[in-house]
Amino acid sequence: MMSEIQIKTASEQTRTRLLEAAREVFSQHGFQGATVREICRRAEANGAAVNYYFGSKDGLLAEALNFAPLKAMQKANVKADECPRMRLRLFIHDFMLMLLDEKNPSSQCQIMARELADPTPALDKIVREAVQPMHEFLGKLVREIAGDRISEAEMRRCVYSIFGQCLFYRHSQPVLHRLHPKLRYDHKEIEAIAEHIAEFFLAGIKHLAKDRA
Amino acid sequence: MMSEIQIKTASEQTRTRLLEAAREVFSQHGFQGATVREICRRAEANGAAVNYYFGSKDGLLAEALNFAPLKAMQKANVKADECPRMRLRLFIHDFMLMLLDEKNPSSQCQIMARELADPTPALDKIVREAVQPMHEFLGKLVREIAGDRISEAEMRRCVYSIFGQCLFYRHSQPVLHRLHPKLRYDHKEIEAIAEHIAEFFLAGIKHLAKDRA
DNA sequence: TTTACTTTCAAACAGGCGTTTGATACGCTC
DNA sequence: GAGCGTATCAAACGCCTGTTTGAAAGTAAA
Repeated sequence: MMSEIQIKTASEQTRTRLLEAAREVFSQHGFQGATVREICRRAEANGAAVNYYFGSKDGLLAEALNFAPLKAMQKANVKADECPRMRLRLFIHDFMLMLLDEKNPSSQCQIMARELADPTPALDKIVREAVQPMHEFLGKLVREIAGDRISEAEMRRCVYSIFGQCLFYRHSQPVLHRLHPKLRYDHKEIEAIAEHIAEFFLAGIKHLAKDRA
Repeated sequence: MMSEIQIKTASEQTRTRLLEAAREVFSQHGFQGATVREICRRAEANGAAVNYYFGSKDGLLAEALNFAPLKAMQKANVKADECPRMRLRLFIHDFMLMLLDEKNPSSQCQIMARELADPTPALDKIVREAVQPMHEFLGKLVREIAGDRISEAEMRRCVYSIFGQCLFYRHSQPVLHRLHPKLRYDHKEIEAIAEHIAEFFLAGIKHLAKDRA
């Protein structure tokens, strides 16, 4: 072997640069809005590189997606071994960081959030491997908090309430920026948002469970 | 005059057909996803008709937008002369109907909801004439319920919580349909959703105001 | 150096897009 | 019916898109 294991060949470097550029551009402009030429330009690669390495723009998106950070988050949440309420707070906090923190390397989540709204060839994979498990995860957490005093449909709506509030801050960013141009999503602001959502939700579910008791 | 006031000329009919088709296609595919050719096909008009009547695709969107139903909703809400909590329920209910009910003629709201996520030449107008007033409207309502026990930032987040939960059902429709293919948004389901959001929210704001009292 | 293979490149391709054009048909006034 | 402004039409334009092509450059083993 010419190179040690950890040293990448020139080819592997190009591949990696393409994936990184793709994640940037996809999360900024969405799948449709992103162009192969822009991705190649940022990766300093030739315009044909995407098709050479990934077969197509669709293939590039499929490989650019990475569900590991989401799964790691869920794993860490279970491991935390806190009470269900505390774990819910933790989940919302970590999720908001993934969605809003620009310094966060897992922009994967931002790509996915973008694709939720309008279907992409990769949406089926996203739903199967990321959304569905996450809904089930949150569903269990809600059950642990509310017990069996709420119906299945109500539990689903509880999960939707959480995701809805969280995703709003990402989906509506263009609007929110027009309404409050000076507002920045630094860590302090993100934590305040996460706390608001968690507090709100816990109060709501308490109320709901009380009614049905 | 050849025609009575309420009888439209052939030209006006074409214009109207174009606007109706545009609202359909825009709300289904978004502004970017919609094509002028498809709109003309549905309106049974020539491909050049859009530019003839509206100058451009942008111009067509601008004229297709109609904020009247939203304003009428707010007006009716004030007129209802109910207690703030009841008015909030009413608002959420009406808003969800606009967002989800396919039979509802005001698909305008669905177009706007689509555009919130990724900027369009018309987004500035939408924010100025529809989103901003609605946020202010809801902000006042939240204040009436919570009093001055919550900060300005908290009030904003309360408004976001409502919009987030409502818009989720529209923005995430492609995903939700994959998770629960059999679920249909009939009037009964929409009312259940609206009630859930309202109950949840009122419990949350009660909790928040209590903390700060 | 020769050989075979991989990677890069500029250029072109095919298709869809919004838009423009110039001719044709229509509706109205005189 | 002549004349004129409006409305419709098929066709084409120019641009951008993802993708393909075939040659050139690079790489590594024999």
